Amino acid sequence: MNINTILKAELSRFLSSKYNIDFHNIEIQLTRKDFEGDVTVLIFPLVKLIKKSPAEIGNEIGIFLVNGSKYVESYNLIQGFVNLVIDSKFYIEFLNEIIKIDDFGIQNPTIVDPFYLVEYSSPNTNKPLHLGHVRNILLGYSISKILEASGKNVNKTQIINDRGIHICKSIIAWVKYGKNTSPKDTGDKGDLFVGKYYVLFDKIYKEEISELIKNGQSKIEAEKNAPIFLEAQNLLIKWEAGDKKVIELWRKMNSWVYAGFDKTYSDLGVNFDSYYYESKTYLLGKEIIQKGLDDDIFFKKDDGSVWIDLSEEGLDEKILLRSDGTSVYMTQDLGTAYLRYKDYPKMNGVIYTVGNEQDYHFKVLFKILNKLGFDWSNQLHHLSYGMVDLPSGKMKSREGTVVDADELISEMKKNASLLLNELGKVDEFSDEEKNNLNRIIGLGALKYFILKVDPKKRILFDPKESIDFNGNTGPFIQYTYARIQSLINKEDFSKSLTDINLKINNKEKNILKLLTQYPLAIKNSADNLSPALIANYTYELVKSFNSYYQSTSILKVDDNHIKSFRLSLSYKVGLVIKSSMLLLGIDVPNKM
RNA sequence: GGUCGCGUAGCUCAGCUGGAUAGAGCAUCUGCCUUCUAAGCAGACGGUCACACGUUCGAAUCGUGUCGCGAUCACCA
Repeated sequence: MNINTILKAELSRFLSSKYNIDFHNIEIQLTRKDFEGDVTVLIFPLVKLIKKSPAEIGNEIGIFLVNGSKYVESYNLIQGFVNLVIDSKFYIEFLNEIIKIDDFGIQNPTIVDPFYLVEYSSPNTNKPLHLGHVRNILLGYSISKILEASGKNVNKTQIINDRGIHICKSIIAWVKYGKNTSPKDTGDKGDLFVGKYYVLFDKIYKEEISELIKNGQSKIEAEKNAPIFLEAQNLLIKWEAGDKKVIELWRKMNSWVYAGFDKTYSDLGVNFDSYYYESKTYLLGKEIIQKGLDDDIFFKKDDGSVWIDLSEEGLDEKILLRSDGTSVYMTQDLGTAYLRYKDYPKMNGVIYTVGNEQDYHFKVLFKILNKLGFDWSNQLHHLSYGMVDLPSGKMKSREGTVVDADELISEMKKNASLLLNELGKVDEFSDEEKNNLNRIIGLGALKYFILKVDPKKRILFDPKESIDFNGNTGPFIQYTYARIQSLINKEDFSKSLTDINLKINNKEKNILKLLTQYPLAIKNSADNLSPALIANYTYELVKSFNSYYQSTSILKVDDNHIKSFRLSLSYKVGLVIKSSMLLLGIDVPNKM
């Protein structure tokens, strides 16, 4: 039930009966705060169709609606805008309707609904996750939830980059300097443990290079000839040849890393439904390359490398297979996409959550699949997001300016804990309750901070200034939710229907207006693949409720009808807050 | 240089498919805790929506160009 839809239908009928015009795109929007009214009909588009002045048309519409529509109480005309005052009745009916629906606004997908694969995280297995991954993970997870809430089936997946020279570097450093130790011995998290050896590799590599340069080699020669680098390369060759010992070693180190990742994912409150491993898919693309060659879509250069010419599309020539026949990044991605459609033939789309530095890559990837004639190629979406920058610029692992995900999470919990103690909110909490609340608040602040901004924009993150807990933040929303819960717990609240003739004040009406928009907010968020939309919607709702909370006594009213209405309204706002925060992957506390 | 993205208040960001006098938070200032949780509320201050031209009844929003920032254009992933 949506007032815009109702009014649109009535106005269409008006236009066709009075003017014999078939027009359905009448624009109706919320009235600006400074004017009297709730919704506004725009006249301008009609001026051309009906040859009358905006004022004349406006009055006709206004009079028609006041007389003919059940919910329009009065109207006023300002320039080309007909502002309509909507009767409280409408909003109370609306509340009475949604009070019965626990998951109002959420469309639960069924078997026949569309099916999407959402890929996110997709890390390398040689070092721990950092802030950049955190943005990726939060975005991907949230989008999955939002798509589900808009009636789609979702499979959350990732492609794990578990093979290649990078992991060999960690392995070789461990073999040389850390053999017989494991994360268990050192107490390190597995990914951190392996990451340390990656850093160690780099250190030794650099030392060896400068040593060689001292002995008269050029920099380029030295980079190729450094002993530890040769060892890593050798390891990769053995790996590709399937050397049992190497494979076993590789498995062991990767399993440490996975255990570490799993801990971080669980700390972040995210999960996956399926996994793809590059080690299993990296050879797959070659079949596709052959098909492209057979169909003359690709071409072979004299040295044996395979290319595609996309210059007609305004792109470049792109390599698809090296001259030695080994696969490149693009080869793998072609293979993976193909494999996924083989695994899920009825899929309606894939969403790749990958940073915008790879915009070009995905453009090319989709184009190639299209040229190859896969009809699903137009169902692929690159959910591109901006980098997370530090005040000093880009995060660089070599310069040690990377913000580690685990450190960040524990930092956020610590800050939450400090603040909660300071405010005296947790004096009567048990330790377990305290820890839980620290986690909810700390992570809420972090997640909301990242998700509230448009994915395609860059984020500036200053580690020195911790993320805010006041204003437009996760904790503010969580705080409001906790207040509502305490209201409801104080009274013996039951979901009763409100008397339709009850008069409601403007703040109550505002809140109800916002509630009517909730399903639309979810839809917009899903259509635009942007959690920011739902985040901003939630903030609006919370602000509006807080203002109400502060100015109106919700519990201290003599009239039981009014009290029950106010409680119902608060209760429903609480549910919507909780449900939309869940779409962002943010938990909400019952008390704080 | 080519391509793509971004540019809104001192800072961080909203502004949906063009609509009325441009919206929040932070920061600064003024009020409000003896009454449902002050992480709050009410208010003040703060803008040439990078710039120019165009499209039209109307442009922060659409188009073109310019400037600034970023990304990308590898037999790396």
